Amino acid sequence: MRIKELAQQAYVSDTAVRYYESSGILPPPRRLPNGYRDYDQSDVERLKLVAGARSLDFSLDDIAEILALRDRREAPCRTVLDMLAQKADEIQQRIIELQQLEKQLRDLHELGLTFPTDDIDGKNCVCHLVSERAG
Amino acid sequence: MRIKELAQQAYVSDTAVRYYESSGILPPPRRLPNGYRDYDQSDVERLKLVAGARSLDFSLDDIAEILALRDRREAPCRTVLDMLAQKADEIQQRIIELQQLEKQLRDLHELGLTFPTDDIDGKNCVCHLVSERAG
DNA sequence: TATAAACCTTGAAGCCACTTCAAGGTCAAA
DNA sequence: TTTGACCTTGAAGTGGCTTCAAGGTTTATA
Repeated sequence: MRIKELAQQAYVSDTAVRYYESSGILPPPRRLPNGYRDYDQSDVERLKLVAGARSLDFSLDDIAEILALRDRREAPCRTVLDMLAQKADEIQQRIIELQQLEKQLRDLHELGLTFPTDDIDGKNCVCHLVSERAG
Repeated sequence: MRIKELAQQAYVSDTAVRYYESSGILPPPRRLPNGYRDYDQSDVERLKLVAGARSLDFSLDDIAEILALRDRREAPCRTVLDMLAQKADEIQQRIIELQQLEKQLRDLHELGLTFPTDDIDGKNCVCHLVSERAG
């Protein structure tokens, strides 16, 4: 199959497939006589793993590590399990940070509403609150 | 004052200050006879506003918009208030997405634990779960 | 006085995971 | 025969910086 059909089976763009090849995540495929890339079912499986892992926010480096194990005929399951747990912890931490940020934004908005909105340079202004967040 | 002192007063790096200048957020400063950049208190105020807004995750484009109002002697407070509310909503939405992602990661991890960890290509493997997340 | 240490300058490249653009070549249907 | 959908490559753009390379300047110390 050609690149577009491969890409559609994994729900990614064909430019992304070319990018994965250029970054070494996908091997250079066979070519048809006219120079078009020619893929088979094993390429679909590999790309689906890449797409599934990317949709879980794994980096291409992480994915390369998983694929390298498989390519050496070592089962990557244990590594993948560890990565899932670690990524979940990272996301959890990121959520906490964003919750704090959201609270700061809402607090600033609420406080800002109590100030006049025609102060340009003075301290009597929501902009000044933003400036003085230093630390 | 020179660039490092300016940067320290706003808790940013001096390379970031140069970057802000190159992107038009900060105007080109006066120069000392030896060519070093020379800043004053108004530069500190401007940079603090930039740093405060960046710490709230505003883009440099957003910040440029705020500064453009101020530079035209129009009070940016109303715009800033609107941006605060909108940014808070964006963060809230992002938190929801990350919570869904975290749940998917934890669910996959839990389910993956029930599979053997020595399957390389077959369907009896957490990797296969990752591959089949398509959609 | 030599020299090291701390500061400053510029321009270019690197980061991440792509997308977009430019400038073509290939192939099937109407 | 021409339109349109597909394919190719290489380069540049995205955001907000940091890092690197290769210097010049100034202050403190030995």
